[in-house]
Amino acid sequence: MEPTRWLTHDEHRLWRSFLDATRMLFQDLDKQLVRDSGISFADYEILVLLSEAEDRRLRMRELSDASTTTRSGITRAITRMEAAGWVQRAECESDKRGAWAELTDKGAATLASAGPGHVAAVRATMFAVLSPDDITVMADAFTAMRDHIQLHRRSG
Amino acid sequence: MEPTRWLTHDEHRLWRSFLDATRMLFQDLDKQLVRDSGISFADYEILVLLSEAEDRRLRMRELSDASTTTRSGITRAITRMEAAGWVQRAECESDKRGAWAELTDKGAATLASAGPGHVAAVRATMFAVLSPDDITVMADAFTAMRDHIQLHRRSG
DNA sequence: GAGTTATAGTTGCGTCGTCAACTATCTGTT
DNA sequence: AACAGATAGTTGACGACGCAACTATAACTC
Repeated sequence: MEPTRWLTHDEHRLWRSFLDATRMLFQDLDKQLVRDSGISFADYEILVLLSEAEDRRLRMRELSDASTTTRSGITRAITRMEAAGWVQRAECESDKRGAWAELTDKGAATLASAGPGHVAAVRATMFAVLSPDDITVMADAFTAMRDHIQLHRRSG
Repeated sequence: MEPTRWLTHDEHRLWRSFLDATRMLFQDLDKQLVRDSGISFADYEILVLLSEAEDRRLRMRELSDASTTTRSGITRAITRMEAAGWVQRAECESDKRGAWAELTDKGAATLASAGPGHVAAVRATMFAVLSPDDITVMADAFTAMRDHIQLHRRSG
């Protein structure tokens, strides 16, 4: 058993500010979307994924992988969003177990109307304080983190 | 109405990787704590705050501010943790409305036993891929973000 | 010092998300 | 072809958290 390596001063400074800033950021983005467009941040992201997909549709499984939530979470989210008229389920011909989630015109319209306000909020809260160099460094860092965590998950 | 400034390539790269990495990171840290020490990430953070406080106690309000959750969330968390024996409520002499949340010896012991595994997980998932320069840049960036968001919240 | 306003903490209600179990279907092995 | 094991999606039970409403106390104003 190695002795514990506690965080250095700078590591601790990063860790605390990262936790605080991230939570506040997500809270504020969610509130902005709900207030201005009646849609949660989580649902907004699902609409984005669908809008970028071929034929504006994805399998439930693909959605859960891409959105970092569980399959059951996606089931419930799509059920909600189907009730709102933003998406619809469609039978999957090639795999009878499966189901497509398709973006509807209404969902696309909702996304289009929510987009500008959301991007403005992202700019106002996050990018307003970042230099171009910061953005490059952090994009590399978080890409590496994502890949690292994903790799680590498979093995252990 | 300004035309919407969508994200540049690098901004988008940062935004996506930040969202994905952050979610996976929090999920993995929570699972590690629950699995190895029977405590959630959220509760762990409350124990940390209490352990660092004078006399190992904080007002409910201070806890909710410091942990970026609502007062009602803190009420419920402290109730749970009181049942687990990690904290106890104490009457506040100087403000009859108020209540202290105090860390118990058992809570301190739980924190001490969970700490090393948690720090190791934080190192393994986050700091493993960051250079010292990355850490400095990102600590400055997130500190600025936190301050910026906090300022922005007050004004409306 | 009486009355208004603000603040501390709790609670009811609703929503969201996870886990574990389940059904239906697909895939690989013999 | 038949069966064992994986995979897709759903559901029930449960826990966590936010909002809004409520009580009690404090702080401010006249």
